[in-house]
Amino acid sequence: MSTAQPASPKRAHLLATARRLFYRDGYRVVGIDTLLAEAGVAKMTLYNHFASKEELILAVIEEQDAEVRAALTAAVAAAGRSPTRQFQAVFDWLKGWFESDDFKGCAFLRALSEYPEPDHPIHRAAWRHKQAVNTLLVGLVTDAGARHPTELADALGLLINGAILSAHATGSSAPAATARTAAATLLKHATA
Amino acid sequence: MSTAQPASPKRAHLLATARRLFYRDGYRVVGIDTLLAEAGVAKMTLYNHFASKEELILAVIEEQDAEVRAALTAAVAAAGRSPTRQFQAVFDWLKGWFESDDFKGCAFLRALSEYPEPDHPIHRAAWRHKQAVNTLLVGLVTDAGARHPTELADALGLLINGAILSAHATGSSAPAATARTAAATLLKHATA
DNA sequence: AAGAAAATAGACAGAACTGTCTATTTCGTG
DNA sequence: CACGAAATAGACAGTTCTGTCTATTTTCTT
Repeated sequence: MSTAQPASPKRAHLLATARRLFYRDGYRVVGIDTLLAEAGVAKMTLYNHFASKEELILAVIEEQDAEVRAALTAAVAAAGRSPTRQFQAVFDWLKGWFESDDFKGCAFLRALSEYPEPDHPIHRAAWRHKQAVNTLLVGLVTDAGARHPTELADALGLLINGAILSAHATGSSAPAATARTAAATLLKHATA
Repeated sequence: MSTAQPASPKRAHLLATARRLFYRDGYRVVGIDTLLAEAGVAKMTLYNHFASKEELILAVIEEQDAEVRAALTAAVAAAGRSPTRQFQAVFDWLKGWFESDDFKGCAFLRALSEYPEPDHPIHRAAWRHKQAVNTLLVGLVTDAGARHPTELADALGLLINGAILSAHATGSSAPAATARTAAATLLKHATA
């Protein structure tokens, strides 16, 4: 790995800082100057690594996409081979996320909202992540022997995204349990 | 009606224009000057009617809240007295909304994203709307004879909000059908 | 028709925004 | 040590942002 994104420590530090601030306050509201002051990095360093703020945001989203997918995959793998347990692992993971101190909603959903034009690169990148998670869900429900895997996975996606929204708005992790119960009902209905 | 919000035509026109632009492009990205140019109104007129941009946004949200609730209530009422039909009416209404030309996602969900701090007045106002819709759903599922009305209504809320997100991101009205099918399954399971 | 209320245009302040540029210093490696 | 690359501080341009102020004109009511 290397040609596309030379692994520079400054670059990594900028990405990490951008990620934290964008997640905490929003993509549009966080300015370049704020970000640079927080990171303790000069402006030209940023613009040597990223062509624009938009490219920085895209890099943040790509990084988060890879990380979230890895974490979710790991959580499922750690649950063993039983589809039922794997299922529960998804919602346990969700609950743990909701209860973490720095939970502030979903970075991808926020990107979709802040860049509402469907053709915007940021909008598209965020949606690609949601689609990747959906693909993961399709695999899961297929293993569980559900009758119409894509339909069920779509419904689970609705529940999960809805739960993230509610958890953020209420500051409670209860939506994880609501989603889990509803998902279990749907799964039972699709396998019985 | 009158003391709090004197019914002025200029004020109404400003509200309507603000609503359209905020919905199309976002609350933060639309500036006061843009809004004024679009409305053809002087700056001081705006600031005579609203103390700040934030208060304008709050007024927009309140107005939309009342309107959306009225539309949803009307759609349910027009479906007659059968709880099953009332249920379907909710998702039909959702589908119709998704298929309308100017569908750009949910103004309230976007407000929640653009103002992520839970204590922010705009965040709170948007969430109040979602809670009001939830209350409406509780009444619906209670009439339908579901066993745990609040739990079921919560799950339906997740499905609905998730569907709005997906419909916006994909530009398809299919999520309405996905949500409808899942909701029917959950309802059947809660009444059987 | 006269006086009060509302709306107008537009300048203005003060801050924040992205991105560019220059000149200097630090750093890593041969 | 020496050389080239990377990072630095900070000024700068040009735009945009919210909100204030003034002086003038329009509109409504009596």
